[in-house]
Amino acid sequence: MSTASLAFSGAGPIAGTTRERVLAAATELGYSGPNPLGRQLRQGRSGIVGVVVGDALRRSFRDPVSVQVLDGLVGALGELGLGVLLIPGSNDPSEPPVDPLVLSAAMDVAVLMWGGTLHDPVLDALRRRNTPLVVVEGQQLDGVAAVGIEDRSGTTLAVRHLLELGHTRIAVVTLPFDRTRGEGPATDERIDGIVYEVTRRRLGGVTDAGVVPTVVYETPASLVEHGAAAGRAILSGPDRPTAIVAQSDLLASGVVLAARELGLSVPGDVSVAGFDGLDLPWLAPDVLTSVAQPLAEKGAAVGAQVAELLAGGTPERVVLPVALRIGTTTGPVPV
Amino acid sequence: MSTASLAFSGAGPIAGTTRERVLAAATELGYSGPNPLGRQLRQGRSGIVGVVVGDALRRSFRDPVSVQVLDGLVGALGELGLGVLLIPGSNDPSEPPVDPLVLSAAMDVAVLMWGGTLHDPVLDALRRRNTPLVVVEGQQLDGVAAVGIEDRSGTTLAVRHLLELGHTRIAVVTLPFDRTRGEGPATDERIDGIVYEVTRRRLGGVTDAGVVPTVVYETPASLVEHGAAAGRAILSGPDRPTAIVAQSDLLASGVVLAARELGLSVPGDVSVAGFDGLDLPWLAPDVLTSVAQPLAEKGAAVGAQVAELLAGGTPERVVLPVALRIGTTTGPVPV
DNA sequence: CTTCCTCCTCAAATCGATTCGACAGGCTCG
DNA sequence: CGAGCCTGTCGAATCGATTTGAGGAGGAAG
Repeated sequence: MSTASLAFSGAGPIAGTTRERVLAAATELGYSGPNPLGRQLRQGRSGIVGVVVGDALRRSFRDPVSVQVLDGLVGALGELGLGVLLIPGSNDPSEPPVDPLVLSAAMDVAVLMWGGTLHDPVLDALRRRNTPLVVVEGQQLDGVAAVGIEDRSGTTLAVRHLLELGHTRIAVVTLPFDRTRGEGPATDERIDGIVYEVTRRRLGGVTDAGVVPTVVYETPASLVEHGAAAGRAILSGPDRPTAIVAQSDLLASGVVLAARELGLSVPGDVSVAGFDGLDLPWLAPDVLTSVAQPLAEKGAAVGAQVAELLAGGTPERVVLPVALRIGTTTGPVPV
Repeated sequence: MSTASLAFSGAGPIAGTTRERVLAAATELGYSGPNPLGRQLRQGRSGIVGVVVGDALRRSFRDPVSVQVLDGLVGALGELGLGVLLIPGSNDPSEPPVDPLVLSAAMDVAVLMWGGTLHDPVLDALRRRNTPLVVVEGQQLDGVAAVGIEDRSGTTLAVRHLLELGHTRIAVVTLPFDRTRGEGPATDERIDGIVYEVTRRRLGGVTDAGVVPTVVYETPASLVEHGAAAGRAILSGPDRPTAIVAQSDLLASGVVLAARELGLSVPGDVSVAGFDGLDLPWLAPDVLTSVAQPLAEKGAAVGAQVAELLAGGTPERVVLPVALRIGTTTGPVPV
């Protein structure tokens, strides 16, 4: 019945008495409101945004960065009446490269939280489905909306800060290079083959400051324990640097812990800088020197891109600003 | 066309040549596969499970416990071809108590991750919609599937462990009592008014061991900083206890940090026990004494309940076992 | 050669809400 | 008093895939 629809939506012209009559009848018949599936089919949109998270949820969500961006995104989409469908990225090489949801789930827009690389199976699948896309932290791709931050220049800021403090022997602890998730000092060839754009850009920021790192240490994920492992390796090896730049705060905090463990003073013996600007209460009393990025705003920016895509527009790439936040973990080079 | 459907699904009897012909025509016409909305309407199911997370995502996801359970759940549901729709719980009292998604999103089953209490607006709304429900860590409710753990007896195990070490003056740091999220030592009346079942059960486990806490300290959320605040208050006040039991590992680790900050030795001056059995690399070299719960299994158990509900069954309440894991943060009472 | 059977193809009904268009009734204004 | 308008109600078409059941073509057996 068409009148019933009006009664529930409340949209069209309908007399108060009729509406009440319909609602009463509905309760009597045990009808619990309109079926969303019918509405969705008719309107041609599901009200759902598929969000492809990095790899295993477990790992993604242990990263406060993803979580805070996701939080901002969910908030922004909630305002628009849109829901977030969680889609796991490919977990490990033995599994199929794309989750079945990517192929068959109903979604009006898809968001790639980890910056799909060129020739990415998930990205390709979504394009074949003609799903509008927003990519976070990825590279520029035609016809794909994107949100990023000033990765490269932000890193340069941090490195310049260390240079001003007199450091010259600087090591870098990086985010993963590619899906293989290697670990350890990277060769030049390996560096040339970096697939993940974030890693590449932030590394480029070091070069931009005119610094050649004593070592580029690759980690398999942005987690404290991997940062600690890297820190141990770098600080206990020969040829110890006086400063370490990590590509995330979680990695940087691991480095700080490793230094403490080795009896080294931070920043007396070694300075440490991170990236993200997180609040890390358990690092107290230290406060990490870090390049702060606006996480919730990033989520909100993605939400705005989604809205524009749904309105039929073609959003321009958004690049959000970052700021160097100087904490207690960087200081003058030891004499 | 009906044959087209068969061609894409591959299910029915169809000749190979015909299928190829259909697929070719589809590509030519720019048809990108069947529209999920049509299928969903026809089949009467969306393949989506709505997961209502605690409160703000930000807070929920900073809690590794929620994250790991969610990870297990997503994995289990993925096997069943089901997707997870993220639904924020009510964030703060000023906002409407239920997210619009609860009312209008398409979902075959809903999961309440935080144990809906009686008279909970979200729970009521979902029941009015006749949505099958699974409640995690909630109380028993008729017609609602539930998954829980041996909260109460697990806590008793930890307290007995402390008793055996000779402790008699034991303080408790708890999870939130209700949505108001108070903070500080709780009065008896306030304790009687606890709304969140988890908090109540774990507190009951202390009583079961025959212990009357020197103080029951309420925190607004299971986060390191709140644990640290509680630890500072309890340890720097008069009448210092020799042991502290926290209702989560995050809280417990905050207490350990506070003790270190105050120059107290753990477990020399004060013993600390937690709950959850998390891996906390940044607490090194300490390993928290804790009641370990099977987090991924919990998610998988919820997945199984969902499957049974979808098959038309009425799953029985599942209670998963816990185990006391003794670490380095508990020791004999100081002399 | 006829009949029956099997395998495939296709037309039509169905899921449930939205929405356009038509119509009826009451009202106002000329 | 009649024409036109406005409000409220209802019938019918539509979204797109699934699925049932009928029918046709081809092969095999009697």
